[in-house]
Amino acid sequence: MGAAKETLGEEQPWAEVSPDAARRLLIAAVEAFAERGYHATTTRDIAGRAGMSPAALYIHYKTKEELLHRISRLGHEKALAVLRTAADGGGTAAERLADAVRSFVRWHAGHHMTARVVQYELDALGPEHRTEIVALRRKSDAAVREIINDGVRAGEFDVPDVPGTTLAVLSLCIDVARWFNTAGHRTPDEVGALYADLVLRMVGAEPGVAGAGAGAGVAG
Amino acid sequence: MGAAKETLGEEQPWAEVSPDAARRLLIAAVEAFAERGYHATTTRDIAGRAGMSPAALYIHYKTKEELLHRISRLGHEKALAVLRTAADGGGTAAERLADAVRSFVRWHAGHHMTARVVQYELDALGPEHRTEIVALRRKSDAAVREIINDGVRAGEFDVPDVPGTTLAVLSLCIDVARWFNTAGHRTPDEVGALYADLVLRMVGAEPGVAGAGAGAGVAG
DNA sequence: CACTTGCCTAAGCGCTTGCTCACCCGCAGG
DNA sequence: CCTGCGGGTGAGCAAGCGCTTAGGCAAGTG
Repeated sequence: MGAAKETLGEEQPWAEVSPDAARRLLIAAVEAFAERGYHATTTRDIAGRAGMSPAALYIHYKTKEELLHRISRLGHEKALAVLRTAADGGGTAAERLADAVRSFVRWHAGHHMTARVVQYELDALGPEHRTEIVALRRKSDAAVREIINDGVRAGEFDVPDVPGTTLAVLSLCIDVARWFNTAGHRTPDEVGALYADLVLRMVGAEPGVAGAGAGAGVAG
Repeated sequence: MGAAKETLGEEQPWAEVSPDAARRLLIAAVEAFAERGYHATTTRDIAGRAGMSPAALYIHYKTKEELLHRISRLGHEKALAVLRTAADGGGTAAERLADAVRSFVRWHAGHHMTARVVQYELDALGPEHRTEIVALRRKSDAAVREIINDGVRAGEFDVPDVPGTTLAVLSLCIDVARWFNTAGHRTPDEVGALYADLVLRMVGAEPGVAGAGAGAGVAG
């Protein structure tokens, strides 16, 4: 019952980071940044969590900011991939929107530590890194807006303000990273299902048109 | 056109803070915390923005954390007051919910600097101050949940999961503080109207039941 | 064996941080 | 005039910060 330590869901996804010491440092940084924020986290803290001396960090990363950049980029790429998989899947616009919201929310809840860093520590990045990440965000926005536009064109949705509604839908999903595991005892799957339903209502889709639809895991 | 510097809407609300120097410091702190975050803001920066020497801050506030606490408490109290005014107003549940969301969102957009600090710098508070603020938050949650429960009882709303939907509604409103004036050219009134409509859809209210409803200003 | 290479540490440098302290100034009361 | 007092400053302290440097140690290669 309840959310497991996330470690199970968090240790495999960073498999692309090597060598092993660099990955351990990155995981330690994700935890520290998520708990206390980037600026309140010291390099000594990160190294300590990874079981290393402070200097070890600088063998694998040039600066503390580079660590945040790596986390932010990888995290955004994964979240975007999850979104696009659903967006490019088959089915009606309602089905695709429900699928997108369900998996996007599931990712944010299941990886809420990573998601929190990715979504809320953006301002701590340097200017160039920041603009790079903002570009990735715009792609997420475009993916959602496209589905909603499709639904409007097909007559499935009733949406007076498409950009505004797109913004609200994404905002709703992203904010999951802030409150998840701070507020309650829901599983990522439950939150994903609830939010998919709420979003279908927001766009005025016919009730029950894309209701159930399980789906595999949280994905990497 | 567009959002004025917020200064107009921000300088009067802090009228309850005295003496004048203490208020200037507090306003400077709100700006700095909102722009860069609590931990990235230095006491020298705050004092500088207020046109004072670094030491002047400690005449009016014991610590930097006390400044954040003051901002957080006053901000939460104001936001809660705005919410309750709408919640305790007359009318159907749909009307009250729309009113609550509209004014709550309008406050978050109109005072987005204060709101950002209030909503996103909570973890920077010390333990006791933090729990005090969390208690205020629960009251906001209760206010919204009560309206939704009323609507369900009256048969106005169709809400399978009341706690979950309450959480989502508040989450949606709060996140306005994150993206407002970073994303676009909407006025607080426009965002409030859009969000009130979206929330009515989320709870399955009859369309057009609490549609227009202007309302005065953003309130203090 | 000697020598290189990759990973890691102990020590610490230069700087900034939150905060303090001794002192100063304008002004009201006597 | 002097005195006291609330509000202000300049200088600076102790601590902690991000990051560097010199060196150690185990494994791989001739």
